[in-house]
Amino acid sequence: MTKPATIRDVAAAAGVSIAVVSRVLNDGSGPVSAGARQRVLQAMQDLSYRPRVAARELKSGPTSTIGLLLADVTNPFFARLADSVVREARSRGVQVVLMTTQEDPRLEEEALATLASRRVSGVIATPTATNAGAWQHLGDLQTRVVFVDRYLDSVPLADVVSIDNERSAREATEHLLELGHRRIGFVSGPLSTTTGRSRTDGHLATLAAHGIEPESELLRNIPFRGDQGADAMGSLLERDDPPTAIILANTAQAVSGLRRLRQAGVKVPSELSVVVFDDNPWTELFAPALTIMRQPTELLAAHSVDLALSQQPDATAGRTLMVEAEFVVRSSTAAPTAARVPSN
Amino acid sequence: MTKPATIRDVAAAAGVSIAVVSRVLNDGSGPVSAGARQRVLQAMQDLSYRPRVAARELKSGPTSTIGLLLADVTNPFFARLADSVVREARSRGVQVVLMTTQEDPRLEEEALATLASRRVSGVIATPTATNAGAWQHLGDLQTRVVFVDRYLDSVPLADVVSIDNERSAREATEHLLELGHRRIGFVSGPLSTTTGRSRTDGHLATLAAHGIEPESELLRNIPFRGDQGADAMGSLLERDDPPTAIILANTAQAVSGLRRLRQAGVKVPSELSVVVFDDNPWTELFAPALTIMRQPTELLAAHSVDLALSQQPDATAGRTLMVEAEFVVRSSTAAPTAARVPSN
DNA sequence: TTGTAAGCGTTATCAC
DNA sequence: GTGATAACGCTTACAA
Repeated sequence: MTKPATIRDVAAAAGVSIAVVSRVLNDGSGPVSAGARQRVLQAMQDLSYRPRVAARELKSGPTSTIGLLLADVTNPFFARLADSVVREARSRGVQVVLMTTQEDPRLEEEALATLASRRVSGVIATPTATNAGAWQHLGDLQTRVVFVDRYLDSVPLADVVSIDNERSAREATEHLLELGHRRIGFVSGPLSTTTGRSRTDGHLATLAAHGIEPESELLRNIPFRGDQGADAMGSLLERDDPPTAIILANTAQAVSGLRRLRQAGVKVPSELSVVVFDDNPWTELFAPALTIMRQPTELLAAHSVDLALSQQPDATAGRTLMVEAEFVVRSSTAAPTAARVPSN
Repeated sequence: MTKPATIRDVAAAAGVSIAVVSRVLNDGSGPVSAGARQRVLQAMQDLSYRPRVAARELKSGPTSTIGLLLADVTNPFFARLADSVVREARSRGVQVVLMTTQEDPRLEEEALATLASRRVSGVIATPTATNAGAWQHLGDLQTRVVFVDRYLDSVPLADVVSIDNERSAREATEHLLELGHRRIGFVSGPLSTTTGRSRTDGHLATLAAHGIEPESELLRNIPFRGDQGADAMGSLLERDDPPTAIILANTAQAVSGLRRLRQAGVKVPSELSVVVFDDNPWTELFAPALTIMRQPTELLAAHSVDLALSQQPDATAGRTLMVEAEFVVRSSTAAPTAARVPSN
């Protein structure tokens, strides 16, 4: 009803100057007598005074806010990441502005402009496009840029936090090879993303190392969002020589892919082994429980927040932090059955 | 590298006064000659100038920012809500500050204080506790408070957007009664939440209306977060007289509850019918596909943002908006089999 | 220990 | 059309 109290109102009520109030506000910033402090505190109570962030920010430059620019909160992996980032940030008294891009370069560019005008101290992002100019501008504004999960080679000033995707793909592929699989379907994200590329590289390298001729027809690069997992799965199954195992990049791809599998009546793992690059609570619920690659979300978040908040004098080159993913073997992978072994 | 350009730098570069720059910035706010506008625009480009939100906010009071205070982003329902809210807000040029409370009253109180100091124009929240004072203070600051999904009776100034939980529970219960079930387990959220209460009320009222004596031992009020669904499920199954059907409030409860079901080797729906209050992509993947109550997230979000942004002169009493939930019958519900029909 | 006063980057109100 | 100039609420030298 009444308009918000300002620092002046508090000062008046406490019978001191605004400088004193400011000092008790920013605790260590100067001497205040016990009595004055008491009266100020009391006045703040009475007037239910709350300092305005905007005013504070105006003076003291960069704020204790970080931007979190995610491709898709609906993706459980990103949701968990968001949860962890928000928690981690909160524990350091930092706020998080969440924005989503839906994998749309235009939205991303817009979001970056807004973040720039906010003068956030750092941005944690899963980049979608090479908005090189925008990222650069952010850097010029002294905003730390941290890429998490994926990154852009064209933006060297950014820090990177991620799992070793190439190695993870290798691990998954090796697991299947050891079980005896020779034709492995690989559904990755777009090759325009580092995740898509690294995993594909790791996969192909592993095949090569085991003397297996990679068949490019077994590779599917589809968007992370959406239902294309079903089509990818379908086209893979319809081959004369269908794969005996498959690796899926994503929860969304897994859900739509598995749905197609079910429609086709394909049995897992007897007819097809399945590995998914993403863990979820329900993943165990699926029959059979899925073999998955688990990313340490908490850790990714902690490091990202760390970097986003860190001052870095020489901001021309970013740092790279790799954390370990955990491969969890459950029941969706097994040796290929004779029935599906190639006839050649 | 160089420090961010201010409005003054732009003015200098364009050879005009800051007033002119300000006018081209806020398009309609005054006359500017075409020539001047051109030069200013050019200068802004060259200096890659970005107006500072903080300064703007300082002047013009409430900002175009809303707070989104969720209990748990990890809950897919809330994640979808967040996604929709962010999208909806973006389409109106409004930013979203996301905060999570983890159902912890203390965290919630903290978050509310921060939001107050931010002078956000509105807050959309799934309240956890009766931080009545904090909510009131927010209202005093002219911040619209919108409760979504759940609400607090003790905060009358807030708007409410939600499904009709009582009716939804009724619908679910009636479905099961029609199939012939008589002993229905009901796992709800805490009775301290309106969702928990309304659904329980709806359920019990429906039983009563059908002349069925409600057994309070079939009711379980457990937290929305965490794994207590498993215990609830377990204790229900261990009864001499176990229910033939069960209603679960939540994805988290469903996941842990269903896991327990699987461990116990209970067959769905032949031995137990299951209804879940929440839809998810994987819900169809579960064998058998789950019968669910689907909340219209998009709509909830759209209305919430609407209200959060709306000016309301008489802010003493909030508005209430109910949207319709959709009950989707799939394969996890069926008539109870003779084998489990009570022997009495 | 306290108070005064000069900004911080914008917007908006005036005179010109 | 344009340009001074006074706010906005706060922090921070610097003086007292």
